[in-house]
Amino acid sequence: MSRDDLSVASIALSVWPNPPQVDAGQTLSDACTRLLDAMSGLSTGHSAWRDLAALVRQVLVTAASTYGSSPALTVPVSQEWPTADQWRDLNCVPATLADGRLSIRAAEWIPGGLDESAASAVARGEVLAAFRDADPMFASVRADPFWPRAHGAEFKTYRGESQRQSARAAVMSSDETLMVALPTGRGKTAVAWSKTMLSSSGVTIVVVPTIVLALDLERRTQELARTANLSLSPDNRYAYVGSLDPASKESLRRALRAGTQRLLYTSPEAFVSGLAPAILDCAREGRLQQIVIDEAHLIDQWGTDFRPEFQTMPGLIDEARTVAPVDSRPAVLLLSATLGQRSVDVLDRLFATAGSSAMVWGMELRAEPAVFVDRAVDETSRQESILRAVDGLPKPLILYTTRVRDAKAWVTHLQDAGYGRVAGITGESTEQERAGVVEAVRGVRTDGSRVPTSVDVVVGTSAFGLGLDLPNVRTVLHACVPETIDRYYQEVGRGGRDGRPTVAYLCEAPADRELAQRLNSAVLIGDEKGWSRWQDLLRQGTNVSGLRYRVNRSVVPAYLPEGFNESAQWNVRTLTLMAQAGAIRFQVPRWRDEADATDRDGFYESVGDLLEFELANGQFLSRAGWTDAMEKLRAELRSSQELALSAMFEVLEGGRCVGRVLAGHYRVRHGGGVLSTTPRCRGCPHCRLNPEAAPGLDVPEPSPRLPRVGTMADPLRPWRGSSTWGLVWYPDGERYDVILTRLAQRGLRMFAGLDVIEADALQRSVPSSPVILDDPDSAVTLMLSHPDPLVVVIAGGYVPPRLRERLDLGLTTYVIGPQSTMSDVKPGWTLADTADVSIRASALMTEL
DNA sequence: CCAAATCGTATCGTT
Repeated sequence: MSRDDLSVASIALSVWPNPPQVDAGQTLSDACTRLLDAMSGLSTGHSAWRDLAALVRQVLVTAASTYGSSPALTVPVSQEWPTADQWRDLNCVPATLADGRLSIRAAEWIPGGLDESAASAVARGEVLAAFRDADPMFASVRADPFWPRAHGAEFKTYRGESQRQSARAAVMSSDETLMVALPTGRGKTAVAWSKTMLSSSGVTIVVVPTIVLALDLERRTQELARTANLSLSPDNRYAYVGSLDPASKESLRRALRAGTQRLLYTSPEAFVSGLAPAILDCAREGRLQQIVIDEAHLIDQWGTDFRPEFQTMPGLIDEARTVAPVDSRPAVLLLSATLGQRSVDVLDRLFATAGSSAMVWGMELRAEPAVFVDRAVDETSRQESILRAVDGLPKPLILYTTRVRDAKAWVTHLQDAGYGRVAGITGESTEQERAGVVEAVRGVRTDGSRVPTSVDVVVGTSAFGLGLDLPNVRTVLHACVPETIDRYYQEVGRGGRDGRPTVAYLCEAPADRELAQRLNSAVLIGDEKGWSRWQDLLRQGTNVSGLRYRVNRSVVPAYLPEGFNESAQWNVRTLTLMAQAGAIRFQVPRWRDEADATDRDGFYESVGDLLEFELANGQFLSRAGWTDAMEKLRAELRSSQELALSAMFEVLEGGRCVGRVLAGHYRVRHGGGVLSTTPRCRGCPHCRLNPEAAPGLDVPEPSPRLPRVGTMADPLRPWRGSSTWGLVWYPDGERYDVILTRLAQRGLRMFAGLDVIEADALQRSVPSSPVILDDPDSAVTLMLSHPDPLVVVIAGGYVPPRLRERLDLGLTTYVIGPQSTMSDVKPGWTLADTADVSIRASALMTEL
């Protein structure tokens, strides 16, 4: 990669305040673009001296890091520009030239300061790497034939093994719940879209946690529909959000019922309320193909206390499954990049149809961050350390705090220090402010057009995160201690979406751990109040039938004044806790003419206030049974929260590699087995001191197994009889593509032994059923693991490796080969002679 | 005194 940074920057600096001429052919690093934007922002007051000093240094260090040179830049001397002392303050070495201008060289700086130790030398390299201007190489895996069929010819590869297995499982699953742990940047949106793209009918509803995400996905889907010339929505609208006008909502609901709305993005709240009747109608007609829940870890993390609708969704999903025709029940896909033990348990408990859900575990730790941890003796010295880090580390940079007021204070503090290209985002920020900040950091509008960047540093609370599309964040700072390691890892992971190295620096101050502790101890309803709410709900509700109850969420307990708005929240929270405890299972209120005096329309008008559930057993009707179950759940919740906090403290102490701490935290028991996460670390305090024990980055990619999902057709079962495999033979020299097409038409999906051209031709012959092409040489070959029917072609003398092992394992297999194929176990005999069952292809064709 | 976000409908004040 060759960049024109230094020559362009040098000219721009010499002609300033006039704008430089930049040729269209010149390529610039992000740092250099920011510097040019900051220079033109000087006159308008959008940038200040410290922005310039930090960016000039970033351009210099980037050049040094990328090309190994030690360049200098000559900068103007004027009121707006830094003085020689200020340059020195920002880790630069100024030299006065004959004409009075300054020549600037960059000095090195790392968090915690440089010394002569080996650890310091390692840290230098890690920090320098975050400045480097070079694109990383992603491991890629050959795509299955259905992948380019679904997404376009350019989709020739998967982004790694985890995407391969996720994509396969998602298209194969039918009426069950499938959990997918897929790391950020592995294309989970494409995984969610596959079913829609392969078929010509059927609705997919995607539940996302924020409006911004819904709108962003809507924009991407409109783009997709336009470029691929697809009809996915009658009105070209895809986001069902509260702010929409009633007419548009009505029109989306109508399209959903008619099945012409192929994709729809919405929130959990709209899913279970405004959209619920339309969703059920859609399912009843057999048109609801798939329900996707994105960021599924939030079902646990947000659903438990402040957005209970995340946890009432299973009720509607159950109902949709029940009313749908048996052969067209919706598949449920739960997606997340960070699933811990508690999230997996909660998802299983609430969403699994039987026991535990199918899982594709592609959990992989981020390779980008080098972690630094620091402890300040007081607030003042922390301010100093964080300011140094903002000065010395590459931009764009995010500075996280826990409290809203600290975030605001930091914006002011940085502005006072001489930064202009700073913005703050907290929960109080409006949608427009958030979108504006993302645009100002990226320099790209939502429509894709280019604007000058005007922000390098964003100060935020955890509100600055979900769904923001910033690929090139280079540094993440924490001036706080997050209350769980999950939050810390999520926030660190906001950096390096482009796959390039980043620096994560946390500096704690004395009061931080106490604050983390307070936030960590979740507010759960106590025995006394919980029991009395439960009693009020039951008393004022109705027993619909058997153990099934219908209650009104806005029931107000006797001890509160009427109209207390949070009351409904507490009622729902009490019920979600009970659902997690296994005490109840949510259902969708159903209109029954025999039970309701109200008319159907009237019923659905008030349905938003009603909650219906089935009591798991009668013991929860007694105070003792109720208290026991809730106490157990509270203890479970508390202990998982405490684990997440103590893992955070472990990171602060530096006694163990951060990658190992994270790998331990994301090691999960599920379905009778253990899903592990491989430790990975680009750098952390412990590894710098103990390099011999560092896990490093050179670890194999995770190799998730394709779970058994969907009801795989087995059209040849009657012909095979009791044996698990059979041979389909054809006379030597004859074509076998016809029999493959027929098998695919009859529902077989997994094939091995074909070359890519044959496999693509097969896919073209069955456009809407997915064709999966096994790679018998890979570690995750279906040969040795997958029990569902696999079609293996042996032709032209090529026998895929491990075929015999598969047959010996007794896994269902159809071997297709020429008549003269010799047996691999009985010398002198043909395979047809030794097979338990064999049939001539042309004979089979007439039977199928 | 400590973070995070959504929806839908009712209510109130003014012309």
